[in-house]
Amino acid sequence: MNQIINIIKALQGENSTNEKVAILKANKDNELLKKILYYTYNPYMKYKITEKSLDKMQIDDVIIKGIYIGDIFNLMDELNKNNINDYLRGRVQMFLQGKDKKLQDFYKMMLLKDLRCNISAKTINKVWKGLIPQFNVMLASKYWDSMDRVEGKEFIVTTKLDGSRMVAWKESGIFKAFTRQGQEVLGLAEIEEDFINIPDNIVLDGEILLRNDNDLESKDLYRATMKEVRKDGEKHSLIFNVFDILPLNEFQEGKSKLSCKDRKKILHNLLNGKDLKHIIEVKPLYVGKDTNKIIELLDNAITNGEEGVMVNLSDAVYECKRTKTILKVKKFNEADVKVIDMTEGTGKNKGKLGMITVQFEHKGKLWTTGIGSGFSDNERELYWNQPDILLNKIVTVGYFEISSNANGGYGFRFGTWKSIIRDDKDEISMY
DNA sequence: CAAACACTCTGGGGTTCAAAC
DNA sequence: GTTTGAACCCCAGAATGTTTG
Repeated sequence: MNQIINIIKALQGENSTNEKVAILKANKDNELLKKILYYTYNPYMKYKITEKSLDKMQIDDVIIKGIYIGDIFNLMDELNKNNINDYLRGRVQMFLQGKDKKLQDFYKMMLLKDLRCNISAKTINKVWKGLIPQFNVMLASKYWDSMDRVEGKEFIVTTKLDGSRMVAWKESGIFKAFTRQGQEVLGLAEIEEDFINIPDNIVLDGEILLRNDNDLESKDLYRATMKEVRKDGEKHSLIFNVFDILPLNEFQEGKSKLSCKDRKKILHNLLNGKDLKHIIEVKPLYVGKDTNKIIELLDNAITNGEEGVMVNLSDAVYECKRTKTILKVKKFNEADVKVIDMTEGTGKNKGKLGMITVQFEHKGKLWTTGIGSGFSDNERELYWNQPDILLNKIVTVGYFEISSNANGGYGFRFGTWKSIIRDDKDEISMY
């Protein structure tokens, strides 16, 4: 185990990712290293331990009676298979106690699924192909950052739906559905029924949303959808809004052969005219080269209470990664809010600012929400060391929408720091 | 050599479920 | 019955090394 710790230390001390790969390659035959990386970085193995809960354990202060029989892998298997509880937390303490600090820290990092050496599944899989299971779907980039990508090219505009991403297919007649992160979605009998009409080994990619029986606004429908999607057991009234299609083998290889335009045509022909109750096609709103149409359709979408639109380049193939051949077009809002608190960050932000808590006004009342995204490293350091620069000041921040929660409260969804301190005013305002 | 890409890290609101209180 | 912790939906954005044109 000491040898492994030295290898990880070497990785920590190396900035170059090519060098990290070289270090791992030099140890390719080290089965223990391979096993440790597998247990640490496999996204489907969950140990339900966080830094906070580990800190609470205070290993050396509380001596637990008993000795853990087994190694770290036995412990991790035990945690992975069961729901976490105080008995299992006690088992973790039992395992860690008595071991020297170096070893304890290493085992803790394993349990936290992060060896803190800036590597992840992608880097590990460059050395051991397929060791860490990965699941990738095509992801869009932001239109505002890549507007030049569509100039002079033909594109297809569709509605952007605010629900939960899902890919689904049938293999040997068996229906399977997965979220964006590769979590299997169960309890979809209604959608499965419609798959009688879909041949085997064809992947449908889309967004599931609750059927909008109550004519909810987009953000309320999103919340209602999440309630249904995230609960166990049979899910009801979910509609699979499909926007893409490709053969299963091409999806698994990570790239389609056909262009977006051809795929949308095939999708239309497959779904059109069939009596489907829980699968619908996301239909093109516009096909052409006129970029003015994008803004026009975005405005329409916002007027209709929708999230925005997607711009798909007509000749682009499907790729299982983030790409600039699909662009999302959304409108963000800004507000002047008051900074009332600051919280220290974690990990590389320890000793620096993590987030600010701000006060905003909504429906005639004051609410608070956290803003943690958008700060540069320098800002995090400066504001943490000199809090008076921000505390009690009015700042302009961005957000997508005001979200409501089950307790009747409100917050900012996708709130971001914009580096704007309003020294000219001391009033909160939304605009 | 600059620009684009790839990869990793950290931050948010909100929901469910199970365990703890 | 209520609160808390963990996982996972939705993400945004910064930083930095690597590859491309």
